[in-house]
Amino acid sequence: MKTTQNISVAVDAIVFGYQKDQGVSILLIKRKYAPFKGKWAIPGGFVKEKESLEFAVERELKEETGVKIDYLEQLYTFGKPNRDPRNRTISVAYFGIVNAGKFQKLQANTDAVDAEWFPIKNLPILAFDHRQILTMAIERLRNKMTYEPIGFELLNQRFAFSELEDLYSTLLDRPVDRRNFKKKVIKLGILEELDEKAPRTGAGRPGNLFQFNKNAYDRLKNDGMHFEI
Amino acid sequence: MKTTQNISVAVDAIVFGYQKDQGVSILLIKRKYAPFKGKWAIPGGFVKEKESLEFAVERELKEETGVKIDYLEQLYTFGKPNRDPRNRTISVAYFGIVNAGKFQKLQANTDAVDAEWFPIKNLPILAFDHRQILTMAIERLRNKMTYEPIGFELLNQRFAFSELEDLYSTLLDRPVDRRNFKKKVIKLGILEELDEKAPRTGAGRPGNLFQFNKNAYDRLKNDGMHFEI
DNA sequence: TATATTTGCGTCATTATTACGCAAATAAGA
DNA sequence: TCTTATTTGCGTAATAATGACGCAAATATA
Repeated sequence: MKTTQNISVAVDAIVFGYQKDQGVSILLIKRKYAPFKGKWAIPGGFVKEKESLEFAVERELKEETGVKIDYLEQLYTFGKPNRDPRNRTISVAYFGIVNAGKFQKLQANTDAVDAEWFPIKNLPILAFDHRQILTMAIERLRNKMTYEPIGFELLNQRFAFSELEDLYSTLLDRPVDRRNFKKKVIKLGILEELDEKAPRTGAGRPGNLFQFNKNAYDRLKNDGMHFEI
Repeated sequence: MKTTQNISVAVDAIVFGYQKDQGVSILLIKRKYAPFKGKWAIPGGFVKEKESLEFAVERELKEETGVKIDYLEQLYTFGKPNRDPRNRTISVAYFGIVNAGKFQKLQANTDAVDAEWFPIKNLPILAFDHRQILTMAIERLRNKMTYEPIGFELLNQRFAFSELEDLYSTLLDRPVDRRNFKKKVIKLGILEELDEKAPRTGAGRPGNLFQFNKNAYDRLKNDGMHFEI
């Protein structure tokens, strides 16, 4: 018993990236058309009738920014009656990550005059209710990285331990004791220590590269292991 | 730039209730119309153009079951292209709780021939992809009650400590040491012990009633306290 | 009055957490 | 070359949290 609706369905994607110098950044596009023409916005667009929500997200990201995502999960659905001045639109927001190796070159197309990475410490004014969406996404990232190993998605596949430490301390915004942090993470048993030194950046004793071992994590998780940082 | 869509937007509500003898139950309705006529389903329906998603949930619950909810939060949005055989429908699922005192009398109206509470240990076959939604909701309840005080929403405002213990041990499906559990919960500092004995049920030493102190919880949480059970 | 049941309060061993100390390996400057 | 600043690696010790369990007190029921 369908009543005649006139509600549009969109998807939006908050995509996180990380680099040691910039910190955590978010991918935004500059809107080409009204409303909010010229304002920065989260990439996204309307869902086509035959495609899944996830497919729509990846398609829009490709079209608007050329970026291919490494991790994707649903964030929240925003549906207030007046969030889009044109007509009623509900937007299913997704949460994505690209790893540091693919902090890719951006290419703008269809809906965007421009696409750019913005450090979360220095965000522009955003179109629609996108600021609210973004705030929720950052909150999700902060929380989730403490109880699931998604922090690794932000780094290169192989990383120096100090990068992991830096990621956690800056994002959680609290000092982390280097020695205790390492003991804790190593004891989880989900990292592999490689036989290769990390590329040097200035002074200091050289350290090995590490990589996340997803198989080990899945196995341990299955045995009731509890990831927490 | 809206492309012409033909997608319907619905909301569904997984509503949990609890009673010591039944365990945790979920509110379902028997469908009155095709598709899945006569099958059990999660209450819900199409969103009206001018109402918020939350309003739609409460309206549908009222219409279909007469139940008024004590706790409500968004669960997940289900949007696979063929989840509704009629036409493309995306459904924003919500997660609700009614407390034990209001394990209310049910009244069926509009869309439902009948509405009933089903213990989660004994669920019927469900319409659409509702089984999947329900599974996710139960998972959410299980997880969330370990790191946020939503378990109390399932009990009466004033409860015996053994009820809380029973709720956690049955829902988490693991034995809970009564003495350690109590020590842990009391130490959180979010319960008020009343000067009144709990109503007797059979033998055993009588114990006081307790109630959740939301103000204390908010205060402590603000000071960085970490709820975990 | 005896027995089963439930609550209340405790102890003790084990494990996790936190705060540090300090030496080794490097780059850069004197 | 020698010194200094920087970063890594490996540790110890005090404190806090967890988990396993003992046992008495207060009740209903047989």
